[in-house]
Amino acid sequence: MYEDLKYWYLRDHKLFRTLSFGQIRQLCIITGFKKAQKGEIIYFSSSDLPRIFLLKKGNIKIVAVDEDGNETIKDIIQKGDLFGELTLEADSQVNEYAKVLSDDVAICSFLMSDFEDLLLRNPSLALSYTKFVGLKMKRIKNSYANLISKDAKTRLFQFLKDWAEKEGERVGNKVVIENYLTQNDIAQIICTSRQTATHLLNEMETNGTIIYSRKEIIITDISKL
Amino acid sequence: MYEDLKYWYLRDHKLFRTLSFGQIRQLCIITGFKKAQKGEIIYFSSSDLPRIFLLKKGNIKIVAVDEDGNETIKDIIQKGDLFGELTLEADSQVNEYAKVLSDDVAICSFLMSDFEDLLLRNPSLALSYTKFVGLKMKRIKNSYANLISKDAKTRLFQFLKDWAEKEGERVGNKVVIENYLTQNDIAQIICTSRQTATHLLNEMETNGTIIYSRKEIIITDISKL
DNA sequence: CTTGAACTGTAACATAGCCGACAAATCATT
DNA sequence: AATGATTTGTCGGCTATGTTACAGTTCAAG
Repeated sequence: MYEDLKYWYLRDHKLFRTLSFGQIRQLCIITGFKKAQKGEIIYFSSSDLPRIFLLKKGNIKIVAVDEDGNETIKDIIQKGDLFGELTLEADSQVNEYAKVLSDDVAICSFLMSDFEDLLLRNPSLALSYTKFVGLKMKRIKNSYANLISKDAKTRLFQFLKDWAEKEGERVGNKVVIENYLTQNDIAQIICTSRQTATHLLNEMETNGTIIYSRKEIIITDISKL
Repeated sequence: MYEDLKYWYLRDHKLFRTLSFGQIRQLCIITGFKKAQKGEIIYFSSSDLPRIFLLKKGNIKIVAVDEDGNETIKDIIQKGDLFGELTLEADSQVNEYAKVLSDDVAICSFLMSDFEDLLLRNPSLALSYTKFVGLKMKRIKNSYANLISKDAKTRLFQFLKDWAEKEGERVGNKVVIENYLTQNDIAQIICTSRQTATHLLNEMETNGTIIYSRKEIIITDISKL
């Protein structure tokens, strides 16, 4: 029964939808399954064996630590997203960990080597996966291009717009986003100091562009953003 | 004979080394082959049919133009590199062109759709290709991380170091790089203004760190960089 | 050898946003 | 309800870097 659960968890993902029960089963044999609570830190890079992870529930942030000890938020992972060694190339030098943002999360994982075998046997999956990685690359390129050429304000706007689109609940022109990020998180994501982020958010609040609280963010008129 | 030439051009690339003559021939049927001179501009995105390009000789820069008309250097492509729609997903919105930097270049290209077919028939190639795209992604991530967290000086140092490693000719601790970039190019690559780049380069010259000319850059002691 | 275009050098000025410092507000735990 | 930890708000000063502006150099083409 537990096996079946994992099976469905994987099957859920659009990438794996075309696979047969047997094929997923094969992946699942060494599949890990894990739950965690808010605030918990999950180390996944440089773990025993390189793995690919699938977030089934909740959201987490991927934090990278550089030589000087500075922490940057690399990514926010949502329910349904894959993360880990997506490039299929173990990379010992990067130091990353995941921190749970939502109340609780469910994560399943499988070994990179098993996944590779599967790709070798499934050319069409391999192609989809390549496109998937490519898409991820494009997104990263885009967001970085933003970071570099725009100022903090524009970056915050863009971030809010993206967030609203991905997760917001839209009511007319109003969008309500469940806010599981601190202002510091937001600052790190848009690559600015906490103070600047705070300042900008307050400015938007007095402008009436948003209504901000620790629980939720309401964008009063998304079309004007 | 011309067909054979193209065959070898492709075969040269590490990605294609495992393919049979027939398989490459298949790609080559619609392969384009092109030569161009210094300064020429080659439009490749949003061309008739999406293609993947392979630079066989010389070097080019990929320049992106955003809504406001600002130009950014996205990438410097060297002999042997692939470029174009590497993600296998045509993308009409990006406006990019390539400009020839070296005296002359040779480029060959093939249709994305043909390449996809080949990947479907060659799982191991698909896997290599995925890793290849992944590597590219990692590089991009790295360089962007640099752009964001380091100041202009550090970025210039890093850029020179990378350049030296990729193309420099090393003699003891001295590295000689053939300089096909203008200071403006360098500025764009490390995302700073031309003036700042000029200033920093001159500073390095007076320090004795480098000897700069339009033809070549000599790093007097790479180990100190 | 000339001439115009493309590069490179330099300086003064403006400013976005970082940093340090601290206070106020909110949340979680006993 | 009390206390400590985390998060948010606010304020100047400071610095790196962009901008504007112009002059000097180098290069290629006639």
